[in-house]
Amino acid sequence: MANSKSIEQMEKIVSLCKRRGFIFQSSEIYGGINGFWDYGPLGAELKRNIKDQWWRSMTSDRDDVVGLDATIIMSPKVWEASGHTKTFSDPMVDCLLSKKRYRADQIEPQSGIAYFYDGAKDTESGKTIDEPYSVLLPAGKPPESARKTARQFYGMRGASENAELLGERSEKVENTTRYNPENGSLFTEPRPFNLMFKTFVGPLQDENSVAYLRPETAQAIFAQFKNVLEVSRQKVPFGICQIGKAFRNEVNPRNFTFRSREFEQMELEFFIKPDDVLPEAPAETGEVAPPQPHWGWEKWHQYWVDQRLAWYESIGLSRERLELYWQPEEELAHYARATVDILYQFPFGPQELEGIAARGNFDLTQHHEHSGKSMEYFDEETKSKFIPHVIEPSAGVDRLALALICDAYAEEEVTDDKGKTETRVALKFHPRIAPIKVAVFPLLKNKPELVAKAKEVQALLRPWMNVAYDEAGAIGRRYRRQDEIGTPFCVTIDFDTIGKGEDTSLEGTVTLRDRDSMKQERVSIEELSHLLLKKIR
RNA sequence: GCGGGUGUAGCUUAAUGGUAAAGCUCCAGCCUUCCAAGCUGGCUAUGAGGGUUCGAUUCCCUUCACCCGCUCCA
Repeated sequence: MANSKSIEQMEKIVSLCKRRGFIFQSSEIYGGINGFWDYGPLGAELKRNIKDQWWRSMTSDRDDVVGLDATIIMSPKVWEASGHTKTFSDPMVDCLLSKKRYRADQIEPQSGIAYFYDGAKDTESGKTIDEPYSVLLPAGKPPESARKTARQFYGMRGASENAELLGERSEKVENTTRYNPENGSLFTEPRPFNLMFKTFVGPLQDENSVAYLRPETAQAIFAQFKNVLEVSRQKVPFGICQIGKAFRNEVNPRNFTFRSREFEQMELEFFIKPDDVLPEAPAETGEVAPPQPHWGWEKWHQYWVDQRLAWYESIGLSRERLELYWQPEEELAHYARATVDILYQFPFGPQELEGIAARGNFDLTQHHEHSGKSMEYFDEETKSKFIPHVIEPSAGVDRLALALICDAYAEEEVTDDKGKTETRVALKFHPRIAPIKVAVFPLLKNKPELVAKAKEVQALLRPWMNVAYDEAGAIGRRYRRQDEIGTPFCVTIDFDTIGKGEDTSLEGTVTLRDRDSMKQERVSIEELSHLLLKKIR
C-alpha cells in the first residue's frame, strides 16, 4: 500500500505544510503531543473556507436544512442512550507470544486441555524465570506441543531453547476466551480501551461528576431534535446540520492529520418519514431530480450520496481520486441499514472522507426511551405519528483539508528563457477554497509610484477577498511563493499601469497572472474586483 | 500497545569526546522593467531528561515525537 514513492510524496506534503504555515505539530516546542495538530495562518484560512462552503451548500442554499451549534460536553446520559459508553469501551487483549492485539469480545470460545507452568529454569546459566504461563491445546494433541510453545515464551524472556519448564500441570477447560486460537498462547488480562475522553464537571472529581468530550457531533442534533423542530417550523423531511470539534482517544493516531485525537466534523442529520407511512407515489414522470415527498429511505440515501459527491467536485477534488464504498451487510453497524463511504485516494491509500449512513430511527428511539421525552412527530399529510428515520452524511474537516492539499500538490518542470530547467511546486487549489485569492505586487519596490499604486489596488480588493501584498525580491520569486501556497491569481503593477510605459493607452491596467497556466492578461483596475469575484465564487 | 527506523537551523545535508559547517529558504539594505538573477549584512540548530567524563551533539540509560509494519479505527 505505502510504497517508497508515496511515502516520499507524503513527506514532501508534510514538509510544505509546515514550511508555509498550513499545519504544525501541536505543542511543538515541548516535543509535540501524539495525535494533535494545529493549523497555521494558511491552514486556518483553508479550513474556514471548507466549512463555509459546506455550511452554505447545506443550509444557506436550501430551505429544508437548519443549523445547530451545540456544546462539546453534554450530559453523560446522552452517551448512555446512544450506546457510546458501552461500545466505545472495548476490552483488548494481547497475545503473550505473538504480541498481537485482539478485541476480547471477538475471540471465539474454545475448549481443550490447558497446560500451566510456573516458570522456567535455564539449564546453562541457572537463571530462573518465575512468570506463570499457560497454553491451550485441543483435546488429543500431545503435551510436547504445549511445552514447545512455552519454551518459545520463556525464550523471549531470556531462557535458552532447552530450558527446564517448572511446575507443569494440566486441566480440562471449556469455552474459554483466554487463549489465542491461532497459537494456543495465553492472552494478557483484558484491558479496557475507552475511546471517549473523560473529564470532570465542577470542583469535585468523583464518579458523579464524570463527563465526556463528545466523540461525534451527531448526538447533539438528536438530543436537540424536539427544540429545533419546534422553533424552525420545519416539516419532515428536513435536516439539522452542525460543524464542530469531536474527540476520540484513538489507540494509534496515524498518517499525519488523517487520524487525530481531536478533530472537526461536519454532520447532517436528515430526518425522513418511515417507509410505512409514505404518501402514495405519483406515477413516474421521468425526471425526479428534486426531492419528492413520497421518497423512501433508499431514494433519500442515494440523493445524499449524489449531493455529497457533487459538493466534493465543486470544491475542486478530482472525481477520479474519489471512490464510493458500499459497506457490505456484515460490516454495517447494528443500527445502520446502509452505509456508503466516500473515499479519497491519499498517497497512503484510499481512505474515508465521509460516511453516508441510513440509520433508521435508532438514535431518536434511544433518546425517546432513555429521556422519557417523546421524539415522535405528527405528520399532517398522512395523519400519522412516528419517530423519524434519518440519513446521516458525516464528513471530517481535517481529512478533507488534507485531501485537498494532497490533491492540489503539483510539481512541474519549468524551463526558462535561458533553457534552465527547474521544478515548480504549486498547490492548485480551487479558487473557492484557496487561503489567499489574489496577491498584488509592484513590479519594482524602489519605485515609489509603483508601490503606491500597488497598495491602492490591494486596498481596492481587500473588502472582497483575502489579498496578499508582496514587494520583496524579484518578481519571479514572488510568483513562485504564491504558487506554493496555492494563490490562484497575481496582479502586477508595472510602468504601463501608471502611464509611464511605452504604450500610454495601457494606463490604468494591470497584468493578471493565472497560477496554473502562468499566463498573463491585461485587465483594467476598474474591472478587476468584478472579474476576480466571478472566478473565486 | 508490540516490532523496526529516524531525530543537527524553516528545508536539505556536513562534522567532531574539545569554538557545530555549508547550500537553499527567511529578514534588512542595495540593485533589478514580468517567472526562484546578483551583491552586502543578519536571525536561527544537535528533540527532552539523566548518567559516564575535566569536557558529550558524539558513548550509555530513560523519555518524547515522527515515519514504516502489525494492531486498532462502534
